[in-house]
Amino acid sequence: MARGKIQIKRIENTTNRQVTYSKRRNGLFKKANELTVLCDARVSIIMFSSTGKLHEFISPSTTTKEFFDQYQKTVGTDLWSSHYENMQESLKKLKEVNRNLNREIRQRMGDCLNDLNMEDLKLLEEEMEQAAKAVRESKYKAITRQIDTQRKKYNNEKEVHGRLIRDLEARAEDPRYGLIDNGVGGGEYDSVIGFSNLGPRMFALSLQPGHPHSGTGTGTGSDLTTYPLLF
Amino acid sequence: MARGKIQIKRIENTTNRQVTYSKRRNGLFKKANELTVLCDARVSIIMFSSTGKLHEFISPSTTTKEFFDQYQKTVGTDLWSSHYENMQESLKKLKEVNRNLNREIRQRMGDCLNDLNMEDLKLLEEEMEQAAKAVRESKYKAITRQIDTQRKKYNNEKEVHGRLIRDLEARAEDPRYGLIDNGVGGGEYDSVIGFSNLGPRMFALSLQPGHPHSGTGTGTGSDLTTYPLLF
DNA sequence: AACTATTTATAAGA
DNA sequence: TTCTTATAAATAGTT
Repeated sequence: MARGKIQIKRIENTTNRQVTYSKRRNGLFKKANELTVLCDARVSIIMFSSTGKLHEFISPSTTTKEFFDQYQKTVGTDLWSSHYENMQESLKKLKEVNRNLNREIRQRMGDCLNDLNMEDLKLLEEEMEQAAKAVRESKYKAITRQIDTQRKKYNNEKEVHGRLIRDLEARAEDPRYGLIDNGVGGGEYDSVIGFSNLGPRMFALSLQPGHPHSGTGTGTGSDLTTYPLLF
Repeated sequence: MARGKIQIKRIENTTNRQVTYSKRRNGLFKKANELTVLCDARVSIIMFSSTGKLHEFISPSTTTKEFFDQYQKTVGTDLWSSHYENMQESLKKLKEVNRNLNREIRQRMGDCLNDLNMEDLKLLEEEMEQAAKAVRESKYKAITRQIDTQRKKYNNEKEVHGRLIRDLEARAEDPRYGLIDNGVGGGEYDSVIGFSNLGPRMFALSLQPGHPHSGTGTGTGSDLTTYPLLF
């Protein structure tokens, strides 16, 4: 509009485009302000540049929130007040559902039974007997599993034990090795049975220095021969 | 801006003000559109005239809702997006709570017990036994109440019965009355006992015409003497 | 950021 | 309202 007419189409030169954006933005805001004053109107302008930058004009004597609210009220419940209302509806329903669930749980825990009539109580009793049976069965299954696991652990330890004994016997016939007494007598190995709480254990033999052992060591360079539990 | 400079202050002449509003609004929207095209920007203008009329400009390729959303995102959670987010948060939490409640109920109904370890199962079993006891007790209480109510009903009927018999006997000695046989023999009144399902009953005597009875009638003008059940 | 030749917007009148 | 038009304002291109 000066020094030459321009066509209204995207300005390709980026710098130019940004300069024009800035200038015209100011022009627009100025016009908006004049309109506000001259005509006693309220104007809200929100703009995003091509780079995503936000610029805003709002008539004095208003806030953007008021503008939004009034806009929605005027347009109707179109945009997102419906979202809002839907959410509120969902919230209300969920709360109700929750309340009912809570009540049911309390009843299944033996509270708040006064609201129920005899029919309800009879049904509840039957259901709970059924359920209690299921719980008991599950518990028995769990116990069985646990016992099974313990048995496996025990068998493993026994296996390790057996290897330990063989090792000890082999060494007892070899004069190069000195036996370290771990406080476990030779005849008592079998005493580690039953369902005592058996954590992973290591049995260790100290080797005489200068005679590296070629067994199933962990290879950490320690002087211990370890027998990890196998599952 | 033509035919004379004007001062930027409220136009007092109403017509003039409205004309200017209309003209300048068009100018503003035109400028906004040019800005949109030239600078690849997005612009939203919302205006309310002094009379409350709404006018809106929005760049093509956008909706006002998107504008609002983006505006709120850019500005931060200031306006009432915070409401929205709070609601969303509440909703999420409620749903989670709901899920847990549902799971608990299912467990108390004997389903989904695989997630529980033996400790949980043991606790659950104990709780359920406790609860089942409470349910049973409540049921017994309900039964007792019901029996009590029946007994009261029975006593009432008996009372009514008694009055009926006395009435009958009185009338038997009065030659003005004729007795209507209801099919209930005189010696069988006591047979209405036990827990049979006794609804409210009426015992009726037909009066001879022209001799209104002064007893405890319902006063509806009918020819029946009624004995309502008393509680 | 300032300048300015031009275009554009528009106030007032018809 | 719309058109006209004299004039104020806005601004594209340049410095």
